[in-house]
Amino acid sequence: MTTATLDTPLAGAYVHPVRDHADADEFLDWLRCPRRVLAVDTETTGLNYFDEVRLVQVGDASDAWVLDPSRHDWLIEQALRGSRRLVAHNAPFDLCHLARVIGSSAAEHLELVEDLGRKTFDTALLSHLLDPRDRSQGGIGHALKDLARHYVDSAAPDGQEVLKDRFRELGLTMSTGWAEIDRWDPDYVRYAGLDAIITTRLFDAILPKVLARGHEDLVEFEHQVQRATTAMTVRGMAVDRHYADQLALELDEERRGAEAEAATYGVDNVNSTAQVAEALTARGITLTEVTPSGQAKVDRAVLEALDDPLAQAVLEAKTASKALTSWVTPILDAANRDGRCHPRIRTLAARTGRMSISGPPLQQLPARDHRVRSCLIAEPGEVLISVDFSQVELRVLAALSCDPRLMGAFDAGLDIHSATAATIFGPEFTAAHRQVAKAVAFGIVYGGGAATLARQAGVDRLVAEEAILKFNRAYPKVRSWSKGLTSSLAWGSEPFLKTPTGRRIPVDTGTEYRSVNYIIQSTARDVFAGALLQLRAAGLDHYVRLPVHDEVVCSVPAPWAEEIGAEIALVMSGTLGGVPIVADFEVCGARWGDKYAPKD
DNA sequence: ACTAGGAGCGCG
DNA sequence: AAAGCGCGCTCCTAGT
Repeated sequence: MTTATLDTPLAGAYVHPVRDHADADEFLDWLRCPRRVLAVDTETTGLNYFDEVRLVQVGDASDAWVLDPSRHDWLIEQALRGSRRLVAHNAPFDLCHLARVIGSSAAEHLELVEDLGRKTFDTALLSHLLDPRDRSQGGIGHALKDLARHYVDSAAPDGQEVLKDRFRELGLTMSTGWAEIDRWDPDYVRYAGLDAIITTRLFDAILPKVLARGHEDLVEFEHQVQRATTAMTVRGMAVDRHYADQLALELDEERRGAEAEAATYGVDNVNSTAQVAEALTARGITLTEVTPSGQAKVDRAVLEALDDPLAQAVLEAKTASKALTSWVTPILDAANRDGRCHPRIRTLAARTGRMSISGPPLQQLPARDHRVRSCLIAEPGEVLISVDFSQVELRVLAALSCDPRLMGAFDAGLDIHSATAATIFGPEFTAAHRQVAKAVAFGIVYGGGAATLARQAGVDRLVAEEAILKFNRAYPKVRSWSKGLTSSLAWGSEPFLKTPTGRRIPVDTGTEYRSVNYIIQSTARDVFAGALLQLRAAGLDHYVRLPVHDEVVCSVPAPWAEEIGAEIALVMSGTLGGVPIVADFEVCGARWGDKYAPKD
């Protein structure tokens, strides 16, 4: 007697729960049929690394089999190891969880994500190559449902919606439902299985599109990059929990003190901008800046400029609570199982292809206050080092624009901002001149104007205009190249850029000026991603703990820190379009924050 | 109870 | 002529 197959709202899609021996036999028969790819998906109690796997689904375009990992881990292992090709949507999540279903030690988990990863396609990567924008940016989005509706079937069911209703029926919520719903609830199983079927159909629909666009090399490249970062997730980064606990107490004290101070001025919630604005106004302060929606602006810059005790207290309270709620507490939560953070690393997150890290957001820890970074530590007997590209975006600008003077400066190994200052202001330039030169370069890279430059560099508007003019004269091809770039956008219904690696970046109409930044940022990202693969090829990737846009954070044996740092920097270095790309390393110490700590 | 958008803030 | 770019996350507020 086999368990009944479940019908689905999707035509020709059938879901088979695997509950008894007969089901398992049927599944094994099905598994023996040849198919190009096997789709895999998991249902878990939550989105965190150590959350429990409740169901594992494998399927093709018409059938999905839903398995209980606590009972049929051997079947799951057989299906995964026996398949030539796998496909998953956001594969790192599923592979990490599947590795923990099948493997029993951290070393085995690593080996499993490597072995399975080598034969896995990720539809989220393919989708990003076709259109990198998420829904809020006017794109299709990258959720399985969004993609299925766009590329497969406009009537594709929304499992999340159905399950939300089902949870409610059962007295559960979206936060408790995933962990508490009965494993064999028919709706839960039906939509779990359906996701594997939809993933297969999505893959079948978009791989040909990606290849037709000539992205074959990028497909391979991105999957390799993803494998490199998934290994980083599995290895994780060690946390000093005792130190972090202490820091949490310290920050909480700071927050409470500053909040009490703010309360004496009538502000009982420092996070309410409306309340802060009102209290400041009551003190006779006129707030001049406004937000896009017209409210009074009370951000850090505004408050600092006020030099007012209330503003001071609000700043202190917000800084402390931000550190606590955004970083220290999340780091402690993430590390509560094995003392390590295993963050999610999205290798293609931004429109430009830049990576993002979440859970916790380790790319965004404060650099000025070393205390938060100090929660993260090297392996026993090791030190953390950081190896970063020097001025990589400006080097990319030089390579893309082919400006002879800019290229020449990098080729000669000059300090680029000093070189620019010398050209603009003459050989007698001052430190302030260098600052202006640096700000102009940033303005070019970000597509800013004179007004922003004036504000950022703290100079007069006329001075800013003059500096930009002189920069353009110094590096004439930078200007001609950017003009050509923005005016030559592929026009059609959707204007887009093509980067040197062939990446396609949509540019919103009306914001064409962003093209320069997009292509520079995206190219720099690809240089960085390429460096990660170089490290892997050189057998140095096992040291790497995190990618941070233009820098890798590595844990290396303390006695060899200098040697390994130099080796990693060398492997990351190279050239782009004739411009040297240079990486430098710095030894932080046992704690990441040691690099930022005041020395005495 | 849950969602969406704005504001703010940390990083590169 | 003018336009600073890209993220993740938390808190607040208003709306359903």
